[in-house]
Amino acid sequence: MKNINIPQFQENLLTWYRDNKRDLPWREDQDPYKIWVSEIMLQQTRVDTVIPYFNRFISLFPTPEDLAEADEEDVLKVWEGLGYYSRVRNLQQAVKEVSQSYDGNVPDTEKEIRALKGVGPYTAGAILSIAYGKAVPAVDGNVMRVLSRIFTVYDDITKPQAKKTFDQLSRDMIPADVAGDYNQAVMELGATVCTPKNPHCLTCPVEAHCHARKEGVQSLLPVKAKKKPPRTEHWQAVVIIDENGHVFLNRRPDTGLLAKMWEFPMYRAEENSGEDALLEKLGNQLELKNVKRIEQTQEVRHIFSHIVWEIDVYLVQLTGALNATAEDEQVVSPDELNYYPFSVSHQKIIDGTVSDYLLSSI
DNA sequence: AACTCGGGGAG
DNA sequence: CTCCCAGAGTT
Repeated sequence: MKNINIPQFQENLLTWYRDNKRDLPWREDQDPYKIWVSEIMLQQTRVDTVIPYFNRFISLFPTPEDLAEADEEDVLKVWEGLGYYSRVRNLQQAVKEVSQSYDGNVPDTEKEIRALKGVGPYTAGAILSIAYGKAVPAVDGNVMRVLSRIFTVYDDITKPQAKKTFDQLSRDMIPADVAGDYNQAVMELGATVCTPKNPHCLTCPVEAHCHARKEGVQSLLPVKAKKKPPRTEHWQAVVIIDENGHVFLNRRPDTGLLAKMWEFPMYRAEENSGEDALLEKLGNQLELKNVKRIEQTQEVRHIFSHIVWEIDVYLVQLTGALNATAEDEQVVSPDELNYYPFSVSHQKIIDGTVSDYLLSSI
């Protein structure tokens, strides 16, 4: 580790932060619950994306008790479109724990807060420093990028081992009295000045301390291994509508991708499988009902971080009435779809097939 | 240590 | 297109 003037670095950074920090809704007070919610939402998610979700979430669930008492389905609906849905299911599990074991007060010790579901090393550090002023690191992608440049650390930041390096480095840099502002200042610098590409070194408040800048290698840092490309999966989705104009929904399993989200029935597509193969798979879903019409209405392409879904969407009209036969099934009118949480991929089906072929024809 | 888990905005 | 974001849980 190269040497810098740490007190001077802290002062330059904190002065810049206090003059330039963004006006964000979770900075209006130091409510540990609100800080917590914001940090969960901000995991792998940009500030601009989070802001409207945060405002709506806090207005609906202002306290840990409000969130603890809410229906999981309603909570998922508020999170709809934000992604990584286990974050909010873990958050609700954790606030139940806070309500029961801590009388609704977010704990302020490393051990207790790390024991809460969904609170990892970063989020624990963020809450403890921002809400409680404790001098603990909160190492996220911004912090690793900034510190890798300040100290020209060439460790691959995708490796777990590198996290320990930056955690220790960060620990050595935190001022004891203003840890929350300091941690936020490093992140704010990373988000607005020390950006991944084309960092704005000319306006950087700590340029004088930056070894990467001195050596002209800021664009080479941080070192980060490329991740492997996502695999492609082919699916057939079907919007089944019965003689009452009701459509059939499935709820996904409790674990795995998009857990507990609702969707139109999906079937893995084989090579060149079309309507005939789909009707065969639909057999036990439809039982004795007759298919009056089947028509392909849409092709949806949806990209996850590790999977690409290519979905052929079909509209199937039945003679006879559909009925839900299990808890993970529902038969609803199209306007009732608003009450169920859907992933973005199936929102595309609602916005396409349902609104174009069902709502417009009424 | 490697993999899973969403979605969108910037370049 | 590619990258990557105020990461955590599971295996």
